[in-house]
Amino acid sequence: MISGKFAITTHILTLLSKFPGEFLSSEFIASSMNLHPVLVRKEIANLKKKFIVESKEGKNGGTRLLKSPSEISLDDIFKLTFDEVTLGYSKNEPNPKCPVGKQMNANLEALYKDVNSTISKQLQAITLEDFSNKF
Amino acid sequence: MISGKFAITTHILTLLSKFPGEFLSSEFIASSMNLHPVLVRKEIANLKKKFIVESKEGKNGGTRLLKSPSEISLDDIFKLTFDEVTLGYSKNEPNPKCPVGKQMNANLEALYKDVNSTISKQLQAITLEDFSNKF
DNA sequence: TTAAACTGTAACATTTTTTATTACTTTTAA
DNA sequence: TTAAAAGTAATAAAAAATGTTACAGTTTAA
Repeated sequence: MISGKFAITTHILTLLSKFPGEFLSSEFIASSMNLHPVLVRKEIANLKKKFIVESKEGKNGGTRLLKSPSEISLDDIFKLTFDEVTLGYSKNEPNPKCPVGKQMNANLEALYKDVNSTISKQLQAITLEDFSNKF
Repeated sequence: MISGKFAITTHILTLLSKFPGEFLSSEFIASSMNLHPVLVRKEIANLKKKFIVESKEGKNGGTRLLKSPSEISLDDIFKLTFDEVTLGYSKNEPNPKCPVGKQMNANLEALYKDVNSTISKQLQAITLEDFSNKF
């Protein structure tokens, strides 16, 4: 899964930051984005691995933030949910006999690596606090 | 189609820039990237609309550049083949009754717009000539 | 003047990726 | 001890991307 994860995770974290300290259920979160609660839990599982949120099982359970929204950057979310931004690769292995073909992927990779560092720098400057203040 | 287009188009243009003035067939180009010639022709159709290449039908036909590789930037190719880079949207319409949900897409769009201008600036600085000199 | 080598393109098929659902186990509060 | 929650694996469905076929049109050159 690539598409969707960043948006879903950002949505989850924005909601959590709007209810500081409270445990929100996956059902409640899912209803805000009109999504199946299981998908929300999958993204939450990812956030838990990185100690960004904690969950409580059982009745009145749910999930809440472990860090302050000012300490989480959009780049953190990006790195958590995206391998990298690419402008794509041609799906098949290029022809190794062609001097252009055999180097194309390496050259595209280098380009995309640069693009990703730029995006990271830009996203580092935006905190979850900044983002959720827009709501 | 989103993924693949940028890579395929860049591959096509790199090959064309390596054979200045020559008409290359879609079959030849396709074999460099191990792709079906019809897919190559589809991308070439896109390049023709923007007067970046011209094609000649019939025997000994093919495609060649209409502009110098120094006059084509990777941003031109990006704009030609990509709507925009996004980090994704949650697939369903968010809940309009939720203050966070109802504004999420607008806020993500604004963020992605900024990200795209940054990428464009970066790609503007790289010409097709620069890129194909790496091969 | 016709055969061969091309492009152009629409329609369709296949494959891959993403998203959604089901089903079931475990945990906790009241 | 029941209801409300999380956790998760397996599967299903939908969407997107990629590939193929088929055939019409064009050009060159023997």
